[in-house]
Amino acid sequence: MTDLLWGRQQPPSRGPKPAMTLDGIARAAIAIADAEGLDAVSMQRVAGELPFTKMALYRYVPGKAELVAVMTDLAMGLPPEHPERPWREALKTWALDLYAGFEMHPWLLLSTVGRRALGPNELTWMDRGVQALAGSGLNGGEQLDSLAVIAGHVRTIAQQSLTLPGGTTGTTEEDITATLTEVLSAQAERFPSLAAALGTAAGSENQGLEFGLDRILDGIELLITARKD
Amino acid sequence: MTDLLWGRQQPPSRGPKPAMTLDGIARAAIAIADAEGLDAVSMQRVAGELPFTKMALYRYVPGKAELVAVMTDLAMGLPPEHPERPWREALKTWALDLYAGFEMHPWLLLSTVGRRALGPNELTWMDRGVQALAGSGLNGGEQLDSLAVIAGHVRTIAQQSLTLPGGTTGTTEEDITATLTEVLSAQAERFPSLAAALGTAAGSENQGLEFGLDRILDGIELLITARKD
DNA sequence: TGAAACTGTGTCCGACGGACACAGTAATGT
DNA sequence: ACATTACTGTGTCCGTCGGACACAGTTTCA
Repeated sequence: MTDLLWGRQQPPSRGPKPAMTLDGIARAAIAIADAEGLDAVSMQRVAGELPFTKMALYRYVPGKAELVAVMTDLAMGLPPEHPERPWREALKTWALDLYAGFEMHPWLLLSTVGRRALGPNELTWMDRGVQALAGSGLNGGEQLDSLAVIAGHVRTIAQQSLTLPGGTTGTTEEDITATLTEVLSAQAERFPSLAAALGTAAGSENQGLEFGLDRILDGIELLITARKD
Repeated sequence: MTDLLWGRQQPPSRGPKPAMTLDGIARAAIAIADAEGLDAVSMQRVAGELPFTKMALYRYVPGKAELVAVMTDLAMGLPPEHPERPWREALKTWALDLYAGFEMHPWLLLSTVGRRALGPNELTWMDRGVQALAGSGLNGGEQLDSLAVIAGHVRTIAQQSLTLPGGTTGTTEEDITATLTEVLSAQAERFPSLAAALGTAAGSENQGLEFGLDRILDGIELLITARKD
């Protein structure tokens, strides 16, 4: 698994030249996932996009889980380059870049659940994020934990606001808020605080991302300045 | 779907009495998921635990997705009761209670991805959380967004530290950190900040949960006190 | 010029979710 | 009382999935 993700495979000396590449397979799979969701990615379907049969893919990938891992790291890509900035701005743009990645490939929300092997691109994202906090005075664990909070928040908001195409869970946001307000109006006495909060909540456009980020960064800043003294 | 979750089904007048209950089915499914992971929950398997056939379940549940939804809300349960406390402590114990829920049923991390219909228990959790911020001076949207940040962080940490039984993604934490340190020692120059951070990171026991929570709550407190002036 | 190693293919399997028709059962209307 | 109606649980069947395996064709090395 790790070998696959990190491209550690010595090319064999004998035998016919491979007609496909792992990269090409993963790209085909990514195209399917982007268009129709991760559930639409089956070995048959991927092979169908390429002029090969299903079983030929297994010469490049041990199984579907590994294919998804390769897809994931490839789709994540490298984080965009930015000029050097103070840690807070750097972290904020890092988070917005990450959100843009989820926006481009919503199925990443599904393929990155649970503990899994990390690929080079994903590790580069982490490195870039930690880099922003390198001179902050926080120790390594605190830097990693801070980054986890931010990445987790980006995930949360992406999960709330993005529509996964084709997924069985693909409920429209209007649909879900519609049933929510319906239930809440019918049983307002059962969820009084929630009903009140939803009542005074304006049509919150994606301000949830910014709001949470600012809170988190405020909290981190508080710790950093406290450390500096 | 919503009808199922909220128990809105009028009992039919004619015909044989149902031999099962939706609740019983969901409990059997939860037991399987707890022991062997969510992937082990198939209609066949659930029916096998009960003295009935697979197709009999479809008299109670339209499909597997709905079964998972019912399982999810049931396993989430109601949030524990706590005496009234200031908002910050209330939110913190709310978060710890939520984490305990994920600990008890790790598959909830998988079954609660993406937008989906919310059940009564889950809504009660939300209500309880918002309740803590009711008198804080934040408006409804801010209360909901704050809660989302906290819940998202709990999810993130749970995802990092909990092992999903039976899952294909079930890699051990030691295993994953082992390959991580192996890769980082081999290519330290490629991920300098990350390598440095991991170097100075002590064996971070689940302090990630507390750390992030404190940062987030600090950030929220900052906003609240700023509002109060 | 074999022999060895590798590629792509075809066939087969078990498990999955689910459609559908069927027999049995309980309440209803006449 | 009895037929009708509505419901329950069952058995059979289908398409799709991931994947094991044997096989034929192709390239390279001894």
